[in-house]
Amino acid sequence: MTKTSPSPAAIKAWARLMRVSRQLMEKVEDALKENGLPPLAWYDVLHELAEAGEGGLRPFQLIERTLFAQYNISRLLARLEADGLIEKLPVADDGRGQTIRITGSGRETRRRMWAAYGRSIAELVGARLPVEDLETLATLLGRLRDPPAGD
Amino acid sequence: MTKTSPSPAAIKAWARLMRVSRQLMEKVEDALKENGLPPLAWYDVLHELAEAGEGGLRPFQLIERTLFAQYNISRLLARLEADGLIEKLPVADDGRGQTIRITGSGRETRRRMWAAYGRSIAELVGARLPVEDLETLATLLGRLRDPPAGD
DNA sequence: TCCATATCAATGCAACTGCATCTATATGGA
DNA sequence: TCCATATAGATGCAGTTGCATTGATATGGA
Repeated sequence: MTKTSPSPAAIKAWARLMRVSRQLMEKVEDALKENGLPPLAWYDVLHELAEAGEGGLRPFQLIERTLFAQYNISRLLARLEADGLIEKLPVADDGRGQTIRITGSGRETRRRMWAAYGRSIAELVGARLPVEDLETLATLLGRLRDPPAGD
Repeated sequence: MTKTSPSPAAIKAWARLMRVSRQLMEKVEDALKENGLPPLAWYDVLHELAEAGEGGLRPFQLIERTLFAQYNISRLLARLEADGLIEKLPVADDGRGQTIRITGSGRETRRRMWAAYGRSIAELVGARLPVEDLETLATLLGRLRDPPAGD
């Protein structure tokens, strides 16, 4: 028999989690907008692609690494390509697929985004909790992940 | 001089916060959909209105209590009204305004939503951390709120 | 080889969001 | 009283998301 009614502590943690994450996300989006930069979603993709290096990534790999839906990635990549931040290359051994590679312009945009994004994280998170508490927070959040294992 | 570059601990906490909150939110939305229920946003409003009781709330009060933008509340209320879950009443002493009151049908929908929503919270949050950790989590998240005071 | 099924990615359509603006009423001061 | 300004809420429009489906290639078995 599974428990179906949440404890007050669970409800409170949930409510805080929802509220704080939305609030902080909004602040970051605002900071990016103020600096004339693209939305946060672009950063996530550019970040993954930058880490992947010259080999690039397949769209389905981006879906695995980020939390975007397939159609979302498809259109996001179309926008990034239109802006010259990525390029789509055909894949030799799979005619259905493509490899996505970040361009120089893409790296530059990512860098400028990080200037605003990183500053926001420092102010909104880093400056509000000591390192020890930040680590505790990360650990506790980690236990809520799905699947509840790995890093 | 303000620090502009976030610590690794801050980055990790931030990343977890974003990822976990999105993941959990999505799971809750899925659970609601599977039960043929409206999206989470509707719950937030119905919840506030149910707590407010017969006196109802003005739209701007809903904006204060939730994190919705003005235009968002305006249209959300239109949908809720179209579904008969709320009613809009004129305000005696302010011709610009209206009072929003939840209907019986609204309370019933809220109740059915809570059955799925509460179960999700119990499974996704309550079952994954002991009460003490849930309280710690809520406290730490509370320090990230804006403004960083009050409850 | 041929076909059924699976996988990769794109897209039509309806709903929703964000932004800016608009209408209507309220309020305070000249 | 009259007007400038402020506040409450709605809305047009463009961009984005979610859902379902489609087009295209791959793969494995008969």
